[in-house]
Amino acid sequence: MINEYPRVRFAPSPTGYLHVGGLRTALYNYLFAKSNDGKFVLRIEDTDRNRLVENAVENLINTLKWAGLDYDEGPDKSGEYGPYTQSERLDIYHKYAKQLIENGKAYYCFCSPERLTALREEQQRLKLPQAKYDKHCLNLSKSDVQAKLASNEPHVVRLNVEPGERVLIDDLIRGRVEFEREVIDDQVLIKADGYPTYHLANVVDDHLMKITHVIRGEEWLSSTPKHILLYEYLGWEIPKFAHLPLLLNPDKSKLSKRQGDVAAEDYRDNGYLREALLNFVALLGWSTSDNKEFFTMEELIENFSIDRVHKAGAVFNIEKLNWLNAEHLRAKPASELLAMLKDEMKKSKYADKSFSDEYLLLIIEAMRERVSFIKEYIDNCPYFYEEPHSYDEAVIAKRWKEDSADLLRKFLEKIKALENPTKEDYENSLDQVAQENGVGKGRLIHPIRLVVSGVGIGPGVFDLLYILGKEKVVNRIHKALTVLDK
RNA sequence: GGCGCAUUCGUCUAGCGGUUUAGGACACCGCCCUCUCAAGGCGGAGAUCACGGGUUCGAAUCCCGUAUGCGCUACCA
Repeated sequence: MINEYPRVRFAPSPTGYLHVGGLRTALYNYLFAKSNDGKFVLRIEDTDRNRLVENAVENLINTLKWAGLDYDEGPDKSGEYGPYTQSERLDIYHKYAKQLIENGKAYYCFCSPERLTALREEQQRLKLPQAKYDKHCLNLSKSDVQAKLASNEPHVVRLNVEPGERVLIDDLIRGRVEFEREVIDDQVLIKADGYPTYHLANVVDDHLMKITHVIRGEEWLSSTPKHILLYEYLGWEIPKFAHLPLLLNPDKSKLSKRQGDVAAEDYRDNGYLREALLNFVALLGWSTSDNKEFFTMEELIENFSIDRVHKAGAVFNIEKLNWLNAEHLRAKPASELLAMLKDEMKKSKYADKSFSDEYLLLIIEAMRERVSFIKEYIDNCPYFYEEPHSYDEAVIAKRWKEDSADLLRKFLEKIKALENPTKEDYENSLDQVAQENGVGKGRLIHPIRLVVSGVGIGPGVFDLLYILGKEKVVNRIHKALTVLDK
């Protein structure tokens, strides 16, 4: 190991949003760092200027912050190994490219894109085992190269893969993976526009930034031999690798936009809690031996271990996410829920109305076990915020009997006499009416719920009445009697 | 096509040669609780451990092959 303490990095390219797969990669890196007293670095891989997206970096950073994946070093933080944005490190990559060229481990290539395409097509037509660059420019004489360079001919720098032993990867998750050197292409290291490719930049930066463990998606496994060669050619120590399984669509293809939300921001905007998303995504490819599934961030840090990461891809199953969201939501203290509800309120159709904290807190306690998302504290119980506009027909059919109106009137009389009725007062009143009329309590309970809420579901009816308060209850019963008592 | 990785209930997974009639979770179904809906409790259905060969007294677990899926195969990351 290069350092006593591990250093890991999350190195996304700024494509505009944070993919949930990226979120999980970031999380695993973060957990690995935190659980090993290591450092977590954020590095922006923006070497493809054709895919630059406005505000992508800012958005990425915001989302990471929202998720709570705080990094020790990064573009907007100080650190010994900066800058942490690759487009600001161009001279560094050129320095090492030059070194590689001098040592014969890389070479200038002046082939046109047309020639490369033709070459590839030719290879395909001949059904050659594998398509590779033909090292055409490696055979250029020194003076030829100098002349072309001097006349500013467009060129790239390629890795010079020489025959040799198999390249071995000892992956922390997959164990040993071997590649024949013959299958490794002379990868472009520096593009014609002077920017490095991922392969060069990633190796140079990981080394210079003293990264000890490269934890990344499985899509990188196939190009890891190129990276290992680069480390060898540069004479650098090779970091440990851990290639994470992919996140999949329900049809097992790689998680993509077409089949649902892939941006972490989408989940945030749809009301998912960071705790739930992180917990869920952590479980996609990792588990503990005791099958524990509900984790706080602290517990994740405490329990995480890279060697308990799976090898196979995992389908992103939204139903389990929903369940975890409900679990995390219920685990929150009322004060926090209150703040969230007030926030949500501002975005709802009740934005203009104002409710006291006391009132909202009562709703929170009553609805706690009945919601999975914060917005459901509004959507699932509109009757706390406004009078019912209608009465559920199915509930009327089932619960509204011939004597309902009459019983309601009697209940109304009883509670009108009450002063600041408590939950128990309502219950006593109802008991009395039921007894006096020789009917079961249900005969009162269901119609009452119906007329004060408009629906047949919700908190206990006495909670409902108490929360709404006598005035609203009386008014709503009155109103309902004019509508339903025909 | 080549190279690589993977393969346990619908899904996420436990399992690391015998304690397994393969365990848990989500979803689903039923029962209990109960004024409704939830939550909670209990139970059910759901996996010939992809398939075929080995190795072994014994394999979901080790080895080999096949199949399937996925990834890479760019001057994208």
